[in-house]
Amino acid sequence: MSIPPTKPATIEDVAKIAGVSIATVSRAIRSPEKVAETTRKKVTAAIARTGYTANAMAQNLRMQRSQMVMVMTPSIADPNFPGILIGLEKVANDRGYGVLIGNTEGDPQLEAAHMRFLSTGMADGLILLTGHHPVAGNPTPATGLPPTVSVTRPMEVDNVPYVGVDDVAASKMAAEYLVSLGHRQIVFVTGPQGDLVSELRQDGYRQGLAEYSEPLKEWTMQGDGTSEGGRAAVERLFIKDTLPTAFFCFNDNTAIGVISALRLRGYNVPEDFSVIGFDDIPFASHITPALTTIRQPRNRIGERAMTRLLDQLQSRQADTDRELLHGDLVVRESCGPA
Amino acid sequence: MSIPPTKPATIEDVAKIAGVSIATVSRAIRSPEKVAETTRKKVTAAIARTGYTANAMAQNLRMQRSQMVMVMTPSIADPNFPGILIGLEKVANDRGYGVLIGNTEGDPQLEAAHMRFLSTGMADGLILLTGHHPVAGNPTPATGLPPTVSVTRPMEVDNVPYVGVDDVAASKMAAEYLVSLGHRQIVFVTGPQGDLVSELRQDGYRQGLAEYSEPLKEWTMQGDGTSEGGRAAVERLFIKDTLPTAFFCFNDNTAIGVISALRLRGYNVPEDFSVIGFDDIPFASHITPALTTIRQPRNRIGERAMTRLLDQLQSRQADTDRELLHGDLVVRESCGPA
DNA sequence: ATAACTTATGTAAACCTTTACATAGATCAC
DNA sequence: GTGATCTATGTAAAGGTTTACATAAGTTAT
Repeated sequence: MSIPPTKPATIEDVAKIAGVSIATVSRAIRSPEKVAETTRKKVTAAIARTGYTANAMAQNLRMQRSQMVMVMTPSIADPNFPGILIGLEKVANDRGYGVLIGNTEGDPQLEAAHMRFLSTGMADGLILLTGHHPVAGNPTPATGLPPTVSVTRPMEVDNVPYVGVDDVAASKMAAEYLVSLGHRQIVFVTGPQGDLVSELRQDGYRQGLAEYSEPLKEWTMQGDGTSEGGRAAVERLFIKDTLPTAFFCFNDNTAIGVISALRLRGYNVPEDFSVIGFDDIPFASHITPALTTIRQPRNRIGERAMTRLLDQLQSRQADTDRELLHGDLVVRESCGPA
Repeated sequence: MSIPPTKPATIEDVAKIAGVSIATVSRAIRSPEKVAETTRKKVTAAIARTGYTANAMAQNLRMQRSQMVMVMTPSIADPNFPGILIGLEKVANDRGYGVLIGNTEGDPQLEAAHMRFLSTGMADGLILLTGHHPVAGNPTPATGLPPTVSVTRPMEVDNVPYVGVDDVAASKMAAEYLVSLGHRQIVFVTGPQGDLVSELRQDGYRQGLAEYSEPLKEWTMQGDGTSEGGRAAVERLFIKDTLPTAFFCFNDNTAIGVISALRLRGYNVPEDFSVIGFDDIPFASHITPALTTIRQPRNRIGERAMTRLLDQLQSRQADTDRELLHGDLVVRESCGPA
């Protein structure tokens, strides 16, 4: 099955075979109701015979669009990413759009490079997982930003539409769950310093504690979103003489680190300490003990984000809502009575 | 910072401001040595002033290319995928190409949809992680396949260039490692029935055993590449009265299932049984006991695959080599003396 | 039978580049 | 000083579509 050296058929080839003008061919494809039954059939036959597929570049040039969306993420390797991408990709494909990946690793240079790519018109819209606008004082003020939807982390300032889990409500639920198990000394292990999502989850934690009949002491340890950070937080904690009975971790990675540090010190989870995470990353159920956590509806988030982006693109009208999706408490084995 | 409603500048705007023809502007950008110093400066100034960026669609249409590569994968969620994608993306971006994601979930319909997308000319090349040619009797014989590189799983028949880990050699190394620890009863837990990669790894396992001074018995249990499959294999095994002392698992997921089933039965790993995996997925080091496994050089694989694809694209000449990368044995805690 | 619509098709412009070819001026050899 | 060569630029075609506008034929109303 070698590649035939013949150029792919163009609309002109089809027109010639069908004995009509190229305009008619185009119409037969795009708005069949405008062309007579018999002509339409001739065109269809000619298309079948030539194996014609419209050249996307020509279409896009003419129609001033690209049918492509760029997804800019700080980390492809983030365990939340694949689930979101699946949702994004699904609705994009359903609606005839392609998904372009732009990995930044937090590097402003790479961000800039992707923005330059964008400004060539190779993508009509942008899905941002970085939590901030990329251009920030960059050399393409001329073009401005294309329609954008922020995902996973709300933008700091702008009124960019947002889709993500309801971090506050879900965290509150997690905290209340720990309280309901009888825990009164609950540490919140944060994410990276200054991380907005970490602050939202901490807010939820705070609210969960505050609503107990007699308000509980807030107690925070600094983490960094990695299991290493969780481990380190536990080590620092053990220098003190009072200990909590439960850990509420910014994310599952942190929780994994916390659990591993506790077990290393000879403690059992959940017998000695309860640990709850956030995200429900794919491995949360595989660790020992299986992690109790909050599930982010990753696919849904991706689907909703892409839907709203494409709606914007197609209706050509802006949208600035923040859409918060419900996170579920997934009870496994890492939490027990105080 | 609202989006300015002005159309982006075209080459014509630049030409007008610089007082030259559009051809000269184009040359000033693409082959500066062909245009006089002074004119070049005028053009550069005009470009800066207008914020001009060439329209990619027009360029691509004219130059009959798209500067885009499609990556077709059966599963974005596969833990090996992100590492490979990072490598792919990196070299693609370095060389001015975009990376387009095509998720198939093994669905031929989706494969076909992506191939249709491809045949519109929206991508110049294809990176295949599916292990088989997608078109197989599909309705676009006209265009043929674009230049392709297969990754992770070699193609069954065709002479498609391939980049992946050397499954046989790496598996042999793993088997030899178990033998060197004194194990003589080693079960190989396979991947899905008929999976080519599983067969390669089994070959390596076989070779590793065969080269021991007195050849060891081959012993295989059917798995399916998931931890569930690993778990089930262990359960079936325990019905027999002879037991192995070590498990060589097709992949890390399987190994995780095996370990979890063993622990559930009250055994300790590595004291009672040794378990080795394959892939070194990100969580391999986080489970208890930390998994001894073979590391796939995922980033390198991605980088090499994309490099070779783009080389093909740019040199316009075919390439059919199979490139096998070295996998490393990563010793952690899940294997011990027999 | 004519005017006024309606329907089906064709013609040509537009989308924005790149590049082969033509041209004009400068430089060089003799 | 003439012809040849080289350099810098411009002109226009080409790449493959979509679509506004023009036109011709057919239909309906009168």
